[in-house]
Amino acid sequence: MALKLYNSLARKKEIFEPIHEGRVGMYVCGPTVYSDVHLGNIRTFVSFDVIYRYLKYLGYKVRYVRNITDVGHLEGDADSNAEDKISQRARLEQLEPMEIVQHYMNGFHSMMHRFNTLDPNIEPRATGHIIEQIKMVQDILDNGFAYIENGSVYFDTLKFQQEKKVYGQLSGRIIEELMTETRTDLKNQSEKRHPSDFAIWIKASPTHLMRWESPWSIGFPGWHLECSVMSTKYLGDKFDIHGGGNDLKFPHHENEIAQNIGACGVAPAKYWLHTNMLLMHGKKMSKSDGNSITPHELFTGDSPHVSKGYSPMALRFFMLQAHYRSTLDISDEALSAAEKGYKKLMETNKVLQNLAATQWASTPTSTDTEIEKLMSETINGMNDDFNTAIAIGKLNELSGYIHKLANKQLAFTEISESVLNKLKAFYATFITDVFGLLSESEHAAQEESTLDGLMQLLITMRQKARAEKDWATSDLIRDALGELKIQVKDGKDGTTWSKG
RNA sequence: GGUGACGUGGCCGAGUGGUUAGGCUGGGCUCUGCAAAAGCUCCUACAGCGGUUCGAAUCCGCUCGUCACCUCCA
Repeated sequence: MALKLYNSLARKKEIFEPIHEGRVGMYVCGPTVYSDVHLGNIRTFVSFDVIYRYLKYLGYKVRYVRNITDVGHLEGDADSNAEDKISQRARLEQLEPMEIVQHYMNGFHSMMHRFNTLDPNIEPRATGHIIEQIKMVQDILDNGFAYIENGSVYFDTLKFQQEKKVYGQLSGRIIEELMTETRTDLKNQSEKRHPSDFAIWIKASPTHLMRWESPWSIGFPGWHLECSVMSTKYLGDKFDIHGGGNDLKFPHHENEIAQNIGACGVAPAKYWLHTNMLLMHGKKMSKSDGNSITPHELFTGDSPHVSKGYSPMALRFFMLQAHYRSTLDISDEALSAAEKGYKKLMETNKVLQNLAATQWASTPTSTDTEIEKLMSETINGMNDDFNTAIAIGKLNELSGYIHKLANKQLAFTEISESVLNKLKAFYATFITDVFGLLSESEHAAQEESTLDGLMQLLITMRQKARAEKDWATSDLIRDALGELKIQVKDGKDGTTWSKG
């Protein structure tokens, strides 16, 4: 069964056929680093991480590009009075904009690593591509799809639509309706010829911190421009997959397509993938309206929304239990269920890897057939638009066989050695390489407390032995711990211990 | 107001015409010194109304409800 994916552009599932055989170019819109990454972003990047991992699993050579937006993302409406999010933050905190960027970018990276997402192959930053962005603005102007107004440059959506007929194709917007937009809160856009036009170069106000020289003004690039420039710079004018959150479909991605076509006549991506939103209490989790919980609060449990802390891996598993195009509602109950499911899956894998026998079925059995079937159904699930929920369900069905073998409820003579070995490799690969789930070592804090408890127990037992002058037992404990590089220290105020 | 999506059992969440999704929770059984784990098993479904069909959670229509986008957001 071939890989199918849901292409937002076509609004249906399509068979995936890369532009260049064996290779995939994938671009995903990354975060704007003006504040701490929140859980909704994480869901999107975890989703694309699994997509990236699965494409690699299928044998594709993938170039994964995910940008860092460090300029151009405006607070409020895109007229000349609007302020760049990062610039604004820098002013408020009295820091260099690049200090803001560095700080939140570092935080983003460390959070991504806690969720065990793979780094993209290229992580370009908008401020590193100002020259290319200016060139694209010029190309769009040269092609007649933009106009200059008071030092700012605007994309002419009406002209673009008249000539290319594709504006609104991705998002389903109808340009005539955008033209007659009557909402009163959108009326302060006097420099634009049409309400649907958007800025591609913005003249900086005197107080604006981030500014570059250009043929039109000292200013900064529009937000949509960076993705058009950086995706095609690293992946070519036409590449395979462009991804991002659902909420970027319009205007961001629609405008991106317009810019690329406006500049070089080619739509950038063959397949557009959009992840759905993470909800809390049935509503979109969103920083701006306070309906959100930070990853840190989830880890520690320090939030009225949860009864306890959840590990990054439990959260990752929670996200994988739903399909990436479905909304996912976060709740304490659901997280708790996911945590248990995650632990069980990891434990099952451990049990599986430890299975060993001396006698096997000599000919293929019905168990072999069932197991082979479940493995291929796992793959089919993933091939059906990366349906991780199905894949997890199938792995769980396989777990029945694994535990029965472990408990001797199913004899090893009912299974072929080759099938079990295949299952071992398959299970481990899926959990680790495709789903990106780490084992318990991720729960470092929990292990710490377990170790602590064990040590207290040993010390108590040793003290009992010492009280009874049972020096053999006492020394056995101390020496054995020494072998494990744990030092036992008998002081005046009792016994302490240390590692290493 | 425009556009789109969704409504599945106690909870989460797959599933687009006929077959058990799966996880968590609850009941029963097996195993077990006790407990845990594990296995087996049971219970509660497809928002409502109508239509198409031999047959619908799945297709069509209507009603009700929820959400998203249209403005920064993954």
